[in-house]
Amino acid sequence: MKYHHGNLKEELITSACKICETDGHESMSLRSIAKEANVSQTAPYRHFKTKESLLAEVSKLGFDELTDRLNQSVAVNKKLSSTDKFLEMGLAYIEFGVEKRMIYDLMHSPSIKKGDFPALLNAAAGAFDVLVTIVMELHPGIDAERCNQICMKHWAMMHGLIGLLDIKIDPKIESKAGEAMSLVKKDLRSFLVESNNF
Amino acid sequence: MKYHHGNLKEELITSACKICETDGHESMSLRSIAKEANVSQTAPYRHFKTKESLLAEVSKLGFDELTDRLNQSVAVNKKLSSTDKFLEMGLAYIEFGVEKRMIYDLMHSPSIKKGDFPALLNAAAGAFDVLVTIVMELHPGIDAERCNQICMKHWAMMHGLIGLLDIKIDPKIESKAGEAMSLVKKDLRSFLVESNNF
DNA sequence: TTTGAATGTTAGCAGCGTAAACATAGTATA
DNA sequence: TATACTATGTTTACGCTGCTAACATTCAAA
Repeated sequence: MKYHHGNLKEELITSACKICETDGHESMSLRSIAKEANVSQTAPYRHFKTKESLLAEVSKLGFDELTDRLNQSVAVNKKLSSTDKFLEMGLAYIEFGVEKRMIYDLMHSPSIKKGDFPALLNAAAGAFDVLVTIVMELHPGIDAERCNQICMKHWAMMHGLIGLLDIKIDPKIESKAGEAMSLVKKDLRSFLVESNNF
Repeated sequence: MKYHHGNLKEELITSACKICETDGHESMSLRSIAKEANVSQTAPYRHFKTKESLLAEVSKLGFDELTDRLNQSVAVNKKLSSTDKFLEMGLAYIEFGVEKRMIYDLMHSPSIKKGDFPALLNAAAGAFDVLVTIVMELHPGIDAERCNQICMKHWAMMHGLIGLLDIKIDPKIESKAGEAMSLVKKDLRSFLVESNNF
């Protein structure tokens, strides 16, 4: 075993991603990340100023992947109509959020102050810009303000939906909330269609 | 100073609320809560099985207050039209989320598993039911499925909006996201009106 | 070859959640 | 009223955490 690892920074991020996806970001400790990468507990401090800055890199990777997925969802089938592209993008967003729920939570965790990490902020803004692009295609000649408004509305809905989708409401509890959840989950596509005034 | 406090359980919850509102739920330690209530570090264990169960009570209080605010927003002015009531409720929801952001984050933190706390689950469902009531008033005779769908759509949008509202995007970063944020913040009411197809 | 920077380890701090053992106060029963 | 039980507090201690300081090793430049 070499003393100098050679590629520790990347490996630490990889290890962190793995732990996050498995156990969630609340149970990511610097020590467990270091252990996963087979280095001492304090080795990460040669590459990251704080734990938060390591998590910020994981978060950034999450936004990068999200951006990729959004781009791919509209690029895969060039023959799709604008509205169908928009729909596919919505599904891709939710798919990412549900599939990579633990990463998604990290990406939106208040424990990472995005303002302190410009690269992260940039990555997050990049994902939003994909949405802007498709909305502008959907409404040709739309003015910027109205476009932003529409984007915010849809982004908020997607984001909120993911946040709500995994709240398990005990069926024994008498409430409409549980029914509404399972209804949406049962057919996400038609929910999106009917919620977006196509 | 009496040895038996007499009302420690409630006081611990109060202290926890105070700390949460001030410093956020990530920096709430059982020890700091105990200190705030002037008792030993382990005194809380006579009233709460775990730290999480204490936080769950704080979270529940949050949902109770949210429910109250939503109910009040539509009850204050009986002469309001259904659509205006709906709008007021939306504003009340976001107001709560922004005003009590730290509590709101706790209420939706994945570190509290709602399924383990029926009272909390109940309180959360109660808030949703207020929305159901007003949507049914807004669309008389609407069938249950469609009603649930509409509720989910609006709830998700409100929830998502709150989640996005405090992301500070550096103006230096070239992105539509920052503009969109400040646009929404500038006039939340008109954003809601235009986003809800009145 | 030597020197210094980069990158690793070890040891140790204070703070954390939690459990066990112990102390005290209040309550029910004899 | 005396006694026993229960509720509710404190003290101590364990292993985990993020982080710092001091030390070790390797690599690269002079």
